[in-house]
Amino acid sequence: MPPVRTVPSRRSRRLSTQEIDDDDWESCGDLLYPDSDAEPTISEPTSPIVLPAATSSPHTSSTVHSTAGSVRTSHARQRSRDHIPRPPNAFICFRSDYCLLEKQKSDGQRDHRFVSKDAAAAWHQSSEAVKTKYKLIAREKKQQHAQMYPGYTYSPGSPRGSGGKGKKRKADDDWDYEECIPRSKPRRGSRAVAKPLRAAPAPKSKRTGRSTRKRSRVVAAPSAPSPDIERSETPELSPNTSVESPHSELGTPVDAFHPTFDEDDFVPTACIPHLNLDATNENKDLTPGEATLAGHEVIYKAGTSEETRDAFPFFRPDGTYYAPAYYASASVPSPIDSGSSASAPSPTDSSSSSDEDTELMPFNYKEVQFTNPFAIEFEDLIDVDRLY
DNA sequence: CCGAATGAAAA
DNA sequence: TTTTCATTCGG
Repeated sequence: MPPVRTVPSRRSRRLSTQEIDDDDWESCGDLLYPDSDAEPTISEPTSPIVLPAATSSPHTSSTVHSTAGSVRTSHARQRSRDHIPRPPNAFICFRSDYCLLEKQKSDGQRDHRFVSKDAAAAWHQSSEAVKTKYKLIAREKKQQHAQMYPGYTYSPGSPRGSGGKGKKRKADDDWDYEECIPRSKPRRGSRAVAKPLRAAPAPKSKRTGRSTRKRSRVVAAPSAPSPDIERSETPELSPNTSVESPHSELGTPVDAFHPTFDEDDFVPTACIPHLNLDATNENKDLTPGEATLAGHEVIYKAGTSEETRDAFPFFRPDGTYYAPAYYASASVPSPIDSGSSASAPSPTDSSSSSDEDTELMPFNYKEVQFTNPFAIEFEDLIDVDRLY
């Protein structure tokens, strides 16, 4: 593999699927998500895309990428051949999962502008646990990216060609706290404001200077090691070949929120679960940065499935990291730090002969509960007697 | 190519 | 503070 380097390019036409060679695809590794499949329609049983093991979302898996036959759709933004994409942030990861799951459940193709809106609503409604999960996933992606492209520096193109007239980004304060749903938040200038999505194509014109935009590129990575090395060290997920939903019960966006409400629905306040804000978190001081569950203890409802439990990362009081199955198999390094060797062995080693909570209950966690509010009956949620 | 979202990173 | 771009795919 040649020294990693990207070149600004003109995007005069889009690549057809055949124009992407395998090397191209390989170079992206699992940092690009396969744009579904070549066929314009529905997902397929015969897709070459390897879905992650049942217990993992695509983002927790270290090897979710296409096999040789995979192609990206023509909808992929055209970039220069060696363009290195940015690592996805937490929301993008979340959205991808959301998208994937949604596609799974409904064959109808959705306008992704709506998908984005729904995903954002789900994101805002998500528990801190879920958000934390995706933050960790994003962090892992970022680390992989750094290893794969040492020396990479994000260098966004100049604002809209040249002249000032860049897109203004609205302050992110337009939030409907009453209803807990995001208002339309035009972030890229007035053009996007309240434009009816189905409306006739607005006069497009303008933006002819767009093609001259600069692309991100790597700033000189003279001795970039072959990414393949690193990737080969990443263990495949265990041969759990069951082909169910790649998503855990709670760790996924769709399960948490999508099925419950329609597109334009908002979540009634009454349906928002009560968080136990009084719960103490003994580990609080030991979970630096974002790698915390936001000060909330995560407690399981009795009978919570193993999958759900595994969706969370935990920290021991001594600061060691308890990697749930997902993260362990995805070889996610301890978010706590890198120096300390001690990533504690996963308690899941106990082979879980029983499904008792106590078997897998992470260490000193009191029994509190934070479950996917929409996955169970609301009455079940407030089983106070059981909790305290 | 645009847009719809949020967030990281750079200018 | 403001801008791009990461993902996704119908329009």
